[in-house]
Amino acid sequence: MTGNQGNSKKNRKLNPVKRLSILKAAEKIFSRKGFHEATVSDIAKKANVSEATIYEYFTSKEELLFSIPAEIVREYQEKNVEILQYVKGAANKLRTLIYRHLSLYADNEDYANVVMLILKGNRNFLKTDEYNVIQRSARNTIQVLQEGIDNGEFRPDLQPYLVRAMIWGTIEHLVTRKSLLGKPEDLFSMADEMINTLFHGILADSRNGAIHLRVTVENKIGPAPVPTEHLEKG
Amino acid sequence: MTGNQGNSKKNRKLNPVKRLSILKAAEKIFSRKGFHEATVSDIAKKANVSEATIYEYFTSKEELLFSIPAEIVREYQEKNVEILQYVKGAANKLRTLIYRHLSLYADNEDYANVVMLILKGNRNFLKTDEYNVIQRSARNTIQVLQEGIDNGEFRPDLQPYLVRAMIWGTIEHLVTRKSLLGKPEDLFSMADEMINTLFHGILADSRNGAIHLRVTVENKIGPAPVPTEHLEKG
Amino acid sequence: MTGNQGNSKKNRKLNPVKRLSILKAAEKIFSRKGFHEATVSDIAKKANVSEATIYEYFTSKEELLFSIPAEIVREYQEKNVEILQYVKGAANKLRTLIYRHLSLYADNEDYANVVMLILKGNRNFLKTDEYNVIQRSARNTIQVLQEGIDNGEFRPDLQPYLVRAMIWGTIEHLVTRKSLLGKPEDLFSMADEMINTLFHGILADSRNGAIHLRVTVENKIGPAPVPTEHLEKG
Amino acid sequence: MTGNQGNSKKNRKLNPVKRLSILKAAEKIFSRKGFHEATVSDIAKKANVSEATIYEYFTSKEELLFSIPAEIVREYQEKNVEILQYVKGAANKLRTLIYRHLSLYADNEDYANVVMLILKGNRNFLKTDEYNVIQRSARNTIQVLQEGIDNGEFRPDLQPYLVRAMIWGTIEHLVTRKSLLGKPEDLFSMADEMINTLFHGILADSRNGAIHLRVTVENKIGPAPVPTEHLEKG
DNA sequence: AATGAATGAGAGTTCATTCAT
DNA sequence: AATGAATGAACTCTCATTCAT
Repeated sequence: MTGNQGNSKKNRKLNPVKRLSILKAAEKIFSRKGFHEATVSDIAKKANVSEATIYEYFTSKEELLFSIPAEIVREYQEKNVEILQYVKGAANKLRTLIYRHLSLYADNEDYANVVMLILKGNRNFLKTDEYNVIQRSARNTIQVLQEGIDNGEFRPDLQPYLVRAMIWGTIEHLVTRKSLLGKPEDLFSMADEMINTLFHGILADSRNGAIHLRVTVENKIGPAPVPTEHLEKG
Repeated sequence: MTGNQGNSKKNRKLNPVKRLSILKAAEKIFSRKGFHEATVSDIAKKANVSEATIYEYFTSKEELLFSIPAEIVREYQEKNVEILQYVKGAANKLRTLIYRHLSLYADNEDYANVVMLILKGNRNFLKTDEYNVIQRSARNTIQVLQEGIDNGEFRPDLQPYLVRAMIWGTIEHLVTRKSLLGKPEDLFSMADEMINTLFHGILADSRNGAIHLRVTVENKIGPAPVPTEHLEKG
Repeated sequence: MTGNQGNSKKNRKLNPVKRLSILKAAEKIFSRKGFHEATVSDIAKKANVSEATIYEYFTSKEELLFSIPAEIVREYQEKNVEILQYVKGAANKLRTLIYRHLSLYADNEDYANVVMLILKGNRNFLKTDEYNVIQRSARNTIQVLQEGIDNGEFRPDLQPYLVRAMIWGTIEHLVTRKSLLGKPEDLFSMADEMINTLFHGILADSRNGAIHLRVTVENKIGPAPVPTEHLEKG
Repeated sequence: MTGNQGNSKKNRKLNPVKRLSILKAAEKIFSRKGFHEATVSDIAKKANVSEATIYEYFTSKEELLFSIPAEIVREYQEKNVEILQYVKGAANKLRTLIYRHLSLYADNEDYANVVMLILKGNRNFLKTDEYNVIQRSARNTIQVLQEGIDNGEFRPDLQPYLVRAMIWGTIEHLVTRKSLLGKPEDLFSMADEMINTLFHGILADSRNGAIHLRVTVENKIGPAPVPTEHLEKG
């Protein structure tokens, strides 16, 4: 059931276009039916190839499933790296990553379903090469968080792994709900408030609400905290 | 495959103890193998009954799966309501809920696996009565958040549904990682920092972090407080 | 492909009559079509059971094949032992064994086909428990040969294993030809001459052949035939 | 599956060297894996050609199998005819044939496996042209036997077909055992004793045991049979 | 002449589920 | 109430074979 990861057989590329069309068909079918309910025959029909052809390109139904993210995630990750070069400040970078993470799923509904409903619960997937690409993407977030800590943008006592868990957890939760219930019609609408809520917690210099409190609570003589511009939005 | 929800057949009482032992066996088997990889025969063996007997108590393998949470969630939820009576303040209540939510999974590893790896991705489960119990539990959180908004503990512009998504998402993410990778050895160790991070963002009046700061600042007249060492850990 | 020998699963006997009828059906189908050309579906149809039922009784198609000889050989072997008690003299015993060996195949055509055309070339069969029963039967022949050597009926320099190879080889050759070509219409008709030819070689005191010779020799007065060079060896 | 015998397609010559290398590869693979377990792909790999190329030279996997003996048997048979010219006496000729028959298999292990384990049980092979070559070789034996009968070397009442069955059966039995069990390490070591045993039975003039008998049975005036030297052994 | 690529056609096997006892 | 036994219904995967190039 687990066995061969990586590319099939002799790693022959065969026809890359056909390969991709099989992957797209699989994504669609898996997305709709789930892994076990989907049959290879379904996928073959959708891709306009024979079942046997699918096995030319992938060694098993499971490998086919696991191969779905590779392309999209690699592309996503590369673009992330590229974009982050032009963004200044850890906070802005983090915001960027969150936006992109959300839109990755928002823009690829079938992909979102496959990841959230199927792959996330699959133990074998973790042993996959493909999974590493995703992990690498995770490191991005950690690095940005660390950068923010180092340059004073974020609380110095921040636990990057926990914060990443919060970010990813929130996103996954939202995307999963969308997959299952169609609920947050627009995933994007959540992004700003999510970032806002998150930032109030992780910014070392919490210009927003947090500042008041300090002063307020202190009951000392001193200037009232001035709300910063980004609060105007909320 | 979907079909019958609710209890089996004529809802005959049969032997409730045996019913429970089947459920426990199923929980363990599903937890280890996943839904499709687990066989009714596996479960029957573990429960020391015949396969046919399982069908006396449950109409299908899927109904058996869906029946697993009912008991535990109902109990959890009832206790929540009870406990919250004695907790004062929305923030404290929320903290309580988060602790309890985490310990629900931490204390029931098999249950956690079943929920995170199997049920969360199952579309049919949403149509289930059992699912409602969980939803009701979700409402708890919303109510507490609203309460906090109303009494000024939380930001007035808070979006309760989003915050709940953040809380649940974070918890689910952590629990899932634990299920799959065994990573956060102790789920509880994350609770405080999670709450801390969350609170800094959602409290209109952030008593927590601020309080510490006050002390620091106290000794000074003038400049903004400089983060001290005790903040590092929370 | 090899794996489980011995009885299936929990060695449950289930319905022994049905088991036997499956075996008989398999024997017939395998006999006609060969192993790979025969399908489990063919056998199921012939036995009036479902394919799944076959897998209740046997773990695989191959185990089903290997289970065919057990019954018949065991029975054959037991009867051999019983009969030999009443036969006096190694030569007579050997003759008896040869007759019975031939009739085993002559009386069970399908069985003969399965053994000669399928099992004989199957490497996995050798690892089987069932194969041991056949081996035990082979020991009979060896014992009788040894007995004949010991009591002076057979040449003292006889090599029992070779002689057994000759006997079995001859029988198998004849049976195989019959299976494939239908050629020796009556296998039995060969028995006497085979035994006769064999005995002239292995009897220290060859009562048989001599009779013919007598006639030939009778007319001549003269020297005994001169051994030719090739005899020197023996 | 049966269908086309004879050479492939248009009997185009193609490259005879490549043809042979395919045959050799097939022999090796079939020998190791058996017919059904071997794949055309296996053979193609071993022969360093593509699968499709194999189908240029042979119409089917089965025809490929059936083509294996042709070469070797034809060669064997021609040499037999040649050699027999120089051998005098039917007994010597028969001995020669037996030696050669055994060494045919002893010297070509893969070929032996293919013939004994695969072809011997294959009904379709009988309908093949290739099979005729083998049959012709069988006629050799019959002719020699007949020659021996006619010139008084062998018993006049000998049944050539039975004797050939004994010879071939014995050889095949030994070779098969060697193929499956590796048992008679040296097939040749059996030849002499086999011939010896055989000759004592089929020689009109059996000098050994048989001689005495003649006298004894005859009840004529003459010396009692004297046990010959080889009896001293026992 | 040679082959990369595609596929038709099945086959064995597994399991959830049923039902007579 | 409990179950032994039976089975219907699929599904994944394999491979010999073909064909366009």
